[in-house]
Amino acid sequence: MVLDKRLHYGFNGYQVPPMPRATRSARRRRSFKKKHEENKMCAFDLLAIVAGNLLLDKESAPSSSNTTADKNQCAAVNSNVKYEWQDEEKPLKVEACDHGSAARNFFVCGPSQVHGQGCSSKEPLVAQNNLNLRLASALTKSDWAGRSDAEKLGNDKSKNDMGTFARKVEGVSSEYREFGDCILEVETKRAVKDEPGRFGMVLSSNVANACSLEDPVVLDAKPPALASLDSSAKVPLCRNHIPNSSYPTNRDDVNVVSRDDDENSGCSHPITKKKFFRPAPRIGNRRIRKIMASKYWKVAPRFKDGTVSNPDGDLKPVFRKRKNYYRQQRSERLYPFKKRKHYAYSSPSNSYGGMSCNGDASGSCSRMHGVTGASSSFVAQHTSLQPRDSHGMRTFNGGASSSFVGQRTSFQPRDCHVKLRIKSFRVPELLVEIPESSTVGSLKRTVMEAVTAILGGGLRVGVLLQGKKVRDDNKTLLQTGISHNNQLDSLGFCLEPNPSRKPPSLCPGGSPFLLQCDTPEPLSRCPPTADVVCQGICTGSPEPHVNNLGNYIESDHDSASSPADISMDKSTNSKALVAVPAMNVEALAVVPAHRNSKQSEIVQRRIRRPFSVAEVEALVQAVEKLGTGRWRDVKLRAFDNAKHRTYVDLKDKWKTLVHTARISPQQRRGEPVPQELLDRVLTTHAYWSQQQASQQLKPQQAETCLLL
DNA sequence: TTTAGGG
DNA sequence: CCCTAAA
Repeated sequence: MVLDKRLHYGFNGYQVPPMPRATRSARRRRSFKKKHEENKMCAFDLLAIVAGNLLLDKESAPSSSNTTADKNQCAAVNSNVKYEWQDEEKPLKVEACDHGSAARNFFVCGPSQVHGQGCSSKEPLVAQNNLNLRLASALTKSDWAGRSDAEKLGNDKSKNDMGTFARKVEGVSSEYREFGDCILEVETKRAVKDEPGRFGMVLSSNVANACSLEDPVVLDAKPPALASLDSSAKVPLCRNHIPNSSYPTNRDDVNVVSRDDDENSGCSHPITKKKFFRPAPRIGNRRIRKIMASKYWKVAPRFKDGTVSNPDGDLKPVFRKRKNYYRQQRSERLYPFKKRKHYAYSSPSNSYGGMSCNGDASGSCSRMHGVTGASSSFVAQHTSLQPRDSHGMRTFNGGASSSFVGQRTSFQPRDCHVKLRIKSFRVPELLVEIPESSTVGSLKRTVMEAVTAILGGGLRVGVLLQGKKVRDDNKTLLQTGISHNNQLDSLGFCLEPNPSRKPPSLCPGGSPFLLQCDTPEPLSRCPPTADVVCQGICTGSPEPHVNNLGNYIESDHDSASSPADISMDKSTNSKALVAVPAMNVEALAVVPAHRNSKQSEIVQRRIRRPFSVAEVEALVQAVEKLGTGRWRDVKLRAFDNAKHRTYVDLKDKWKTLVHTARISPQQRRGEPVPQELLDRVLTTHAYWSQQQASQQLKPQQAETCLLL
């Protein structure tokens, strides 16, 4: 266990160390990984702590005007603040230095490479698998409320240098978290190969599973040590009854002693130290101690006793961008890192009630229940935070999303259920051979039978957490860590043949519907299927590969699939599979997208799905009614249950329809659209174009009249 | 988030 | 179908 952790705060303050060659052995990799897992937790805690301190100390926090004019110069210009913690057993030292800028420019940097190593031995390791994390903006609630519209606007990321910068970089995602009285906007960014350390290297738990497949150890009692700001966000929740202090003061039960003194913390640059901690040094100090106690040190013990007590993940970030119908739609597309969607399928409250508390943590457990009661007022707080000016800060607008509120209010303190939802399973690759002369109907049957051949042998559901198989069926979800939000994010299910029944033969001599493997060529293509299906029952555990998982789990209907899968989609609809009662979860089970895996670095193109005539008909009809500028309405009206058709798709389709209608029938391709429909397209298009034109004309006319 | 339009 | 500026 690494005891001396040094985390450096500072923009660009950290360069990712390449993994030493020697670390490439599996064993060393694991230890390397473990070590940095811990560092990662620290990084998150510290980010929260520092952010919180900065924010609570409004007077000292520089105004937002102090942005990073020169991003390269703001690194570590000011001071170092050192903290020390002490575990029951071991001391922890953390060093933090900041560049003395506004909170929004504050970066937490820590050792990286937590999951970097070994993710793929073929790829460069440097910076490849690291995340940057950055506090994009942060304000106190009251500060926020007191801001003028212009200032609010100034806080809009689009107006902010750094924000713009971040936005321009691939893979940046942001989330809002409440931290004490503050709203933090935390941006995480997966490092891109070409620009290592651009933001300073930081680890994010969000991608902890990114490379977890690389090391498919059976998950045992030890849940992945994940930490994220979620944990920090939790703290404020406990404190609603203490108006102006951000932290619960009743945390003295924690066995953590801060050896750090705010006034003499070994800070080499008193100025900054004072700056950050002057107004509430005691609070700040205590907070640190507490956070570390509640979070970090609670994590550590469970390494040894195997008891999972994780009160952290259940508190979701309070500020969410508006979630509505289209969020889901949007998220169905493969946007690997632009936005993290883990909140989409996790319940914020799942571990409240049933949380197992051990030792001195019981106190915090009861507090957690208290949080429950406070949840409504909590929501209310945020509602009052809504900027009146919708233009002011769009990202905040509607932040207390209805979905969130709903989740909160509907949650049952006693019944601590993990709510999961499986969107779909994808059947592993399936090869089908069928004569050209066969009918479509027989093709369907063939595919169906092929599927049945695989699945019919009896199915078993496998659970993967962080890419690792959880094999102990007797563990509770809690023990496994599934009640943890972070875990939910990386929870996956897979279908496996039931070991108790002989799985249908897949390869040689297999079902007639499957590709005969005795032919030389296809033989080479067979193994993947066998591999996947056999995983979990084969004695020689196959090298689990990212791709395997990709075949296993698919929560996204829209994700591109191989042609063979297309037919699968229809024959294996998720309902049937969801019904598999093997799951010990009351609610349905979720398969979160596992797309932060390496795979997702390549943005997959959605599968092409030509519009059928019926769809065209529906589209035309809707557009006739609604016009050409209201694609959202068109979608809602005519394609509401066609999840794979976005309003952009509809708009595009209309565009091509118009084009198609204008060209000669000989030039048209694909399934022919009845001329009647095309005529309607042209008519409709002309009509609405004219409408639009006259709409635009009106104001002008009015203006002209006025001028005259 | 939605619209609009180029690619 | 993708991407993205602009609203």
